Amino acid sequence: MLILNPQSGIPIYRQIIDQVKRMVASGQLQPGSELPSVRELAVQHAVNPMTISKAYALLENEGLLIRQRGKPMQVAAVSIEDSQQQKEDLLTPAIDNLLLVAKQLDLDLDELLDLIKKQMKNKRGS
Amino acid sequence: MLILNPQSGIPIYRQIIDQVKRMVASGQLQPGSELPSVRELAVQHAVNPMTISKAYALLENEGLLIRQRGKPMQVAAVSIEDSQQQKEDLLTPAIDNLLLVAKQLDLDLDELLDLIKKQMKNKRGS
Amino acid sequence: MLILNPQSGIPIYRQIIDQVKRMVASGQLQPGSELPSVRELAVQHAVNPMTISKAYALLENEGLLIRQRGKPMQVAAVSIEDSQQQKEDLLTPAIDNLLLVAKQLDLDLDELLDLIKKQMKNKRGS
Amino acid sequence: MLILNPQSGIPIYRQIIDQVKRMVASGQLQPGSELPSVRELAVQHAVNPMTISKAYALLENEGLLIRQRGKPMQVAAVSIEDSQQQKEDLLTPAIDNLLLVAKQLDLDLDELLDLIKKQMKNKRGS
DNA sequence: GTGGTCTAGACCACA
DNA sequence: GTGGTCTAGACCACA
Repeated sequence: MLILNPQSGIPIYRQIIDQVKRMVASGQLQPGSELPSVRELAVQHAVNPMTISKAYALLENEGLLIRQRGKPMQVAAVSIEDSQQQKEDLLTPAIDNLLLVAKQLDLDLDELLDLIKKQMKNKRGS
Repeated sequence: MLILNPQSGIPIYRQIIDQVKRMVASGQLQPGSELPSVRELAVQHAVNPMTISKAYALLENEGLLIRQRGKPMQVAAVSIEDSQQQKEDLLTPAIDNLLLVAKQLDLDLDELLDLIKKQMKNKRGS
Repeated sequence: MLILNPQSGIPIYRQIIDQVKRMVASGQLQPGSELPSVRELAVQHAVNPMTISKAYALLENEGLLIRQRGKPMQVAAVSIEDSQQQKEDLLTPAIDNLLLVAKQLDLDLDELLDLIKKQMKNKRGS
Repeated sequence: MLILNPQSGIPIYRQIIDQVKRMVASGQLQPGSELPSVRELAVQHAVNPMTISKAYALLENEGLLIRQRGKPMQVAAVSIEDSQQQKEDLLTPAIDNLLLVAKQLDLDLDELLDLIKKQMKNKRGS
């Protein structure tokens, strides 16, 4: 469900938060649906439970998740609506980053698009 | 010359390293050309000189930059050649990241391409 | 474990790097074994933690040490093998230096060997 | 006359000072004999004249050299006598360093002596 | 507890 | 002017 990269330099708890937000925005995580337990995720990703717990706590703090004693974390009912605008806002930073990298590599935009398409095909295959 | 984002979670010295590598790979920084001084960059980006210095030291360690006492840092003569392959290798992680984000947002690839193109146009205008 | 001399003119972090390399080459530091913590070494040698940290970072960069968040530094599994050649390579600069000094002092080689042996005995006693 | 290594980490002016001291101690530089001019040495070793000048100034300060307007630097008449003790004192640090390195490489003293002798032969040949 | 990043700032070596 | 080394110390991520 989550894809964590400990080498990326981005704190693991940040990676978790970002990914949960995206899945809620996209409707892959529906309001009311339950999240994996801290322990389960911790084992799955070979990460300290406290790291998962911290991410959950911060998401709860933002109102995206709800914690009820003894129950799994749930996606909040009042969560972010699945609007197109929402998605774009969450996507924009990644595009910006890509365009910056491309610019610094002095890549043509057409060239860039070709490379993106090429990589898309590779992924689809795998 | 460099675009640094202290909020991104990625260490500043890492951002510097990545960007210098890209500019060398693209030929925007030619072998033998001099880099801005540690102090200059530090003032320009409101960052501590040692942070810049650390990035420079690591780039020297990797053989990409050459240091001569009392002189500005130089791009190494034996630096990475400006091959297409090189560029692709440096671009791939950014594309991967974008595709991951798009997937987690459950975005259609065509949709994604449209958003990228849209954002490209905005940038060009600005 | 380490012998640091702040007066020698050689940067402290360099001294640390050199000595760790030697101990790995000689098998005194086995792959997988843990190194003293940054803070421990810093206190022990009355040196700033960042100086130790810098040495560790460079050794990690060279692949000799492995860092895992929250855990002590470890000697890399793929570390330098304990070959005789290795040792000689690490010893050569020190011998070269000694021979240069001896030559500039216009010392006979036999005289030099005598002095070395004399000093060896002193050390053994102490 | 001098052998300078800019990569060694030891300040160049220090290397100059050490070597002049040795040559005076060994009698290779006799009291009253003249030293090469700052400019000459600077060109010869591709080093900034100020670096040479600084070394000379410090040696003058210690009473080892004498500066007279318009004349080359001279070895002081009152300079260090060419005693055996003198030489040993100047040699000791280099031996100490070698023994430390050998110890950290876990080398047998006999092994060490063999390696020193081996390297002596190489040098003699070259 | 572990190491990492960063700042502020002193002082050094060298051109 | 250039970069380098080091200290003192704050705060972060993670086990």
